[in-house]
Amino acid sequence: MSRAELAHQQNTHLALAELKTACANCNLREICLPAGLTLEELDQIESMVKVRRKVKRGETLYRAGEEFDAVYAVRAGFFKSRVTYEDGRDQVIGFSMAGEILGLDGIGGGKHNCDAVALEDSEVCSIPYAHLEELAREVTGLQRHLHKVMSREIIRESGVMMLLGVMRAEERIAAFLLNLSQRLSARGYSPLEFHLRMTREEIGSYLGLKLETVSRAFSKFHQDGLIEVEQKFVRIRDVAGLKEVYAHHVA
Amino acid sequence: MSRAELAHQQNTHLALAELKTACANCNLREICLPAGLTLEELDQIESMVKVRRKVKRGETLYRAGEEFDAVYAVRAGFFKSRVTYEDGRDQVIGFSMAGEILGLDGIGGGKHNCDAVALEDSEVCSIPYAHLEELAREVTGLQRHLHKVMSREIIRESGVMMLLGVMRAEERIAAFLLNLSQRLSARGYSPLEFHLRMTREEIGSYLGLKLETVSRAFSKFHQDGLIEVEQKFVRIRDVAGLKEVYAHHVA
DNA sequence: AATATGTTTTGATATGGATCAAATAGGCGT
DNA sequence: ACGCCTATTTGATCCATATCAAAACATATT
Repeated sequence: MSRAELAHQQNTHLALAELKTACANCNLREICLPAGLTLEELDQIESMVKVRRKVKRGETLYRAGEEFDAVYAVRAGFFKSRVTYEDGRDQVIGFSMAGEILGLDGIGGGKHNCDAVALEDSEVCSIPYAHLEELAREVTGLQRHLHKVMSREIIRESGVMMLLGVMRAEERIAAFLLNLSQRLSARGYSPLEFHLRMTREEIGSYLGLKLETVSRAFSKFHQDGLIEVEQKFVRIRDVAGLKEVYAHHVA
Repeated sequence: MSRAELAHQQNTHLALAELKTACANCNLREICLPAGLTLEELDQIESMVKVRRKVKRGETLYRAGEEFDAVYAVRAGFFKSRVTYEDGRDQVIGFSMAGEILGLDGIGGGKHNCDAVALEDSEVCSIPYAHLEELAREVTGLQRHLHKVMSREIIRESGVMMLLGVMRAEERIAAFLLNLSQRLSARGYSPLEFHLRMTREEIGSYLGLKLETVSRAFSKFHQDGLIEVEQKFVRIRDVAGLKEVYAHHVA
């Protein structure tokens, strides 16, 4: 077999393998797709999600102002969503991990409304909105799922408004860590030990705090025996204690 | 004609008149409904929106935790949406006026996620979610409109996150006033003179500030010739100046 | 009209987190 | 392995907004 033939066969092999890891076999299925789909429906959905895209660390999946034509399911990796204000100030408005949907905010105006930046080498499934719309009309479960995903994003954001509007710095940071922990746990990762993919500054931006404040809170939590931190690595030592930081608020 | 007969005729008359002010004739149509519907589609939508509900000032349209089965179009009046946190702290997460949709956050979990409280005697059109889902499958324009409305709510909230996360008190309040002004204008009201339906405390809660801070900012803006305020009445005297308060931020 | 209740304004003071600054530690490209 | 660049930590100080307080005002109730 010639070198070229070999390469070709390997590519075919790879393409097949990749097809195999489409929606039907994707380990994110329960997170990303609605439950109770028939095989046929799953086929239809898979046919819609044919484009994968790799995004390297630091690169953007899309930018604010760009034309919106697809939403993205994060297949692997980690993203931040960032809004930049006219005067240059910006804010991180969310972090997205595997199984989560990015780009829903583009539906309203036909343009993306924020930048989605990969915080590590990542891969997404691209879901053309026109197809999604069409398929949602045929597959009731998908329609409802889409509505749920959007609605939950609305709820998530109102939770962040709560963080920003009423909580103190340490409360915000405790809530942030517990939220990360819970989402990692739902994906089968350890809820107690994980690597932060974002800098202190990005955490601060998300929580409406300065990086120094984030750093100090981490140090404080460490002193109090709630967590261990070493750079990006975090180990939660006392979940209940961390919850008390914000739940046990003296009114 | 007997008194009873007269009353009956008047009631019939009223009922007819009210029917006439259904979606087809509603002056909020362009805001509330998608453009380009056929008469038939409009009919279908009207048949879905048969229930009107009056909500008196101070009463709730729904409460967090209640079962979700409908979204609401505000027909007249003014609402605040309020989230209450476990420990009793709460936050206003939005204000809704005529033509705007309330309750979208309930779709995700089948329960309402916040309280919707009328700030003046109000009236809403109740839109059962099951019907809406169904009809959205048949009427493409409605489907897209629903997605748009949800997406815009996501964008709105990320705008509030920006307010809360990066802006200073006076910037938040200037942005708040200009936002109100713009929405009133879109509804045919004066963008320069209006009555606030909410207290300083509610404004503060929404903006993550204390009521005293809101009051002081109003006084400051008055001193600077940007607005006139007398209790709930506001007149904007210098739109450009108000914009500068937050746009002309020294970075 | 009088009273009670809630809202707004304004002043005085306190404080949580920002800002400024500097040292240390990691990560990355060469 | 070296040096550069970025991220993090920690300390000192400052300031925007919260908090506390009280008076003025508005609205609802009797």
